[in-house]
Order: sequence, then C-alpha cells, then structure tokens
Amino acid sequence: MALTLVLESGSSGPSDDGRRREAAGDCSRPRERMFEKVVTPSDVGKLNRLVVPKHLAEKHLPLPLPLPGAAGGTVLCFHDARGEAAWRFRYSYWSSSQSYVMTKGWSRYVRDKRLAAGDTVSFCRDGARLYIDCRRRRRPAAVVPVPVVPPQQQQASLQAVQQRLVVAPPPRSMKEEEEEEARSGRCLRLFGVNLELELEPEPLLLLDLQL
Amino acid sequence: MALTLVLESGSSGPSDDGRRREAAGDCSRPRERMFEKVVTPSDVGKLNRLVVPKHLAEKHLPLPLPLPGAAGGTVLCFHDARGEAAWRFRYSYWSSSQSYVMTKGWSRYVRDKRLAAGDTVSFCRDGARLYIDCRRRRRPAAVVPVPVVPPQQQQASLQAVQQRLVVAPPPRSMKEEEEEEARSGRCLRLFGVNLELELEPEPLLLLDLQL
DNA sequence: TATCATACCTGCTTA
DNA sequence: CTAAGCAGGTATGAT
Repeated sequence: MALTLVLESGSSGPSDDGRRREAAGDCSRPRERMFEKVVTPSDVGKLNRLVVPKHLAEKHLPLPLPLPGAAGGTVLCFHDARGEAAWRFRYSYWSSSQSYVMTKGWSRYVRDKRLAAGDTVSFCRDGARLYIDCRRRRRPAAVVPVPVVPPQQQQASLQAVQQRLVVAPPPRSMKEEEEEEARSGRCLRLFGVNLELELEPEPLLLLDLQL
Repeated sequence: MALTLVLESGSSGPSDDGRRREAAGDCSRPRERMFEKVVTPSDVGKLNRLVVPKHLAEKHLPLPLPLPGAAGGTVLCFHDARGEAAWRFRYSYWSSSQSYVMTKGWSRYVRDKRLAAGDTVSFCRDGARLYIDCRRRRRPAAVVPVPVVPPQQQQASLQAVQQRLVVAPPPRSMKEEEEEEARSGRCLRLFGVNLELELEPEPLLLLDLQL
C-alpha cells in the first residue's frame, strides 16, 4: 500500500539542477552519463533480467562474448552513486531474442532497491569505473494535499492519514531496510515512519509513504 | 483416486526380509545397497533430470568430472533388478546449483517405468555392477480395513468398496499398462482390478487400489 | 518449427 | 543469522 503526500516545500523557486538530481538518485556526480531506462514490469519481475535497449547497449557497454554458457557474457561491476557498494551483474547477449540483458545479480538489485515498474535506472561511467543508480517514478497514487501546519501539529496529521491505510505485511528485516533506505538518501524517517522521497519539477516535496 | 485396502496376511509371523524387499521392488538381490530417493515432481517432470542428494552422491557414486559440456560428467550404466535391461544415465555435477544430477537417459527411465512424484528409486551395487529399481509410493489415501472373508465372498466385498469410489480418467493405454505392471511384479491383478502391492513391517498385505 | 537436452539461475527452506 | 541444498525454473543449442 502506498500513499503520496504532497507538502508545500519551504524552499523558494525552482531548485538547482544539481541538488535535485542528487536527491533523486540520478548519477550526475560521475563524469560521463551513459544512459537511463525506465524499467518495465518484466525488468523488475520474475524474469530476473534487465533488457538493455540494443542501441544503448552497443553504444555504451562493452560487447559481451556471444558464446553460450559460462564462457559467454561478461560480468560488469557497477558502483553505487556514492561509490560505496558494488553491484555485479552478468551481462549477456541473448541471440534468441537479439537483445542485451543483465541477468545474474540483477534481481538482487531490484529487491535491495525495491525497484518497481516505472522507476528509472541510470548508468554512468567515470573512466573505466561504472556506476548505477535509480530513482523512483512518480507514483500514480492518489495525491493527498496536506496543508502546511505548525510542527507541533504535524505528527497528528500524519497519524490521521495512517489510520486510513491498510498496513501491508512487513519486509523481512525492517531494521535493515530502514537503515539501507536512510543511507541511500531516498527515504526520510519522520515520526517513526519511513517516507520515500522524491523531488518534482515543481517546488514541492513529494513524500511516498510506504506502510 | 486411490484407496488402500488392508487385508490380514495369511502368512504367520514376520515375513523374511528378502521376500518383502523383492515384492516391494527394492533392489536387495544385489549385494550392496547404496541409497534411495523419493522422487520429486521436478525429478519426474520436464526438467529431465534427477537430483541426487549431495551427501548420497558423494558417498556412493563415482565423482563426475566437474567440467561443463560433453567433457564433464560421466555415463553410468545401471542394471535392472532382474539384470536384464541396462539403463545408461549421464551423471554430472552442476556447479551453479552445487548439485549432482542424472540427466541424459533419465527421462526415458521415468517414462518407461511411469515414475511419478512420490515414487522411490533405489540404487544398489554388486561390486562394480550398478543396479536401479523403483517402486510405487504408498498413496496417501484413506486406509479401509477389510475383514478377512471366505474367497467366494471376496469379489462381492471388493465390488462393494468400488462402488464408493470415483473412477479417475484411465491411463493412456490400459492394456499396455496392465501388462507392464504384471510383468514387473509390482501389481496384482485380482477380480479384474489392478492392485498395487506393498508389504509392511507388520504381517499385513497392503493393497493400494488405483482406480 | 517443435521437442529435447544441457547448462545455467534463484528463491525457499532449513540446519 | 548465515550458508548450503535443492526444488523448480529459464535460456538456448541440438536434433
């Protein structure tokens, strides 16, 4: 269950491009931007693979060996936008479907980042170093305008909204997830609730509340 | 639909081990018993492979070459419990899943023996000679005790029971199936009904009635 | 083109 | 909690 809260941002005017990208998880810090993809349901589903559009793959990524089996393909190592973690994906060409795919390791990324259809993954490079990052799409959930209220009343407002929600089964390790989210900067912990964070073109603060 | 009939055995005292094993399809005639496996749906399905539990494989079977492709694996030749037929299976180690498998040839065995999930395959050896045998699982159907009745009343009893059963769709070739079953000694044709045969530790005659 | 066979892969499950 | 085993898959070449 997801709910989008729209709060008026305290900042005035359009935010600068760099800060917005940073908060949105776009990998603009590394030098060379390669490509992005808005992931499909298949990319984040049970097929455990990401299809890399052919023209992008051939333009930006090293050619994987077209051999079948373990001899074929390549293992690509991507760094997190913060350079902390490394993600290893098997990268192959599937001759049957004439397409380039990330296979092994991809499903873990989907799970760890809780990637959903419509989200965007972006690939960058800094010399030989590869980077991956992702950002949430704007959810098509109902937008609930929340009036700006004094801080002492905010908790009460959130609780009122929460009471209208059905709580989904909790993830395996709540603590782990919260910590990961907090570190990634894509989640804001507020009033004991993890809030997903997105910045819009408009000077709004969009909070995706995942319960 | 399956029904288990329990009849008191005419023989007195515990039956001798050899005869019981023989009737159950266990390969006790060859000297050294290796291991058994209750086959899973995957083992008899379209994956065309039998997973050999690792500890059993490493204890009893020769180490297959761990190379991929035709260079890897071994071909193992198994004799029927009667020593008549020989079954050749490719035996490999799949490093990706860390498991030992019988591949090529296995699906033919499944088909020829009409092996189903829950059935048991047993592997034995007599020196260098390898044996394979299988037996039907005991169906998890309700056990219906049938009192011992004079032979002239038995047919009537069975018919009375049959009337309470729902008849499942017939197998592909009934005649072929009956002949195969009769030859294998794993089925007893009685009153025009094929009965699967198992012997229990108790001096009971257990009949699995498959309708 | 359909089917089979090999070799990959992965989420559960459990010790 | 972690790691390993394995049941159940997919991908793709061979036939």
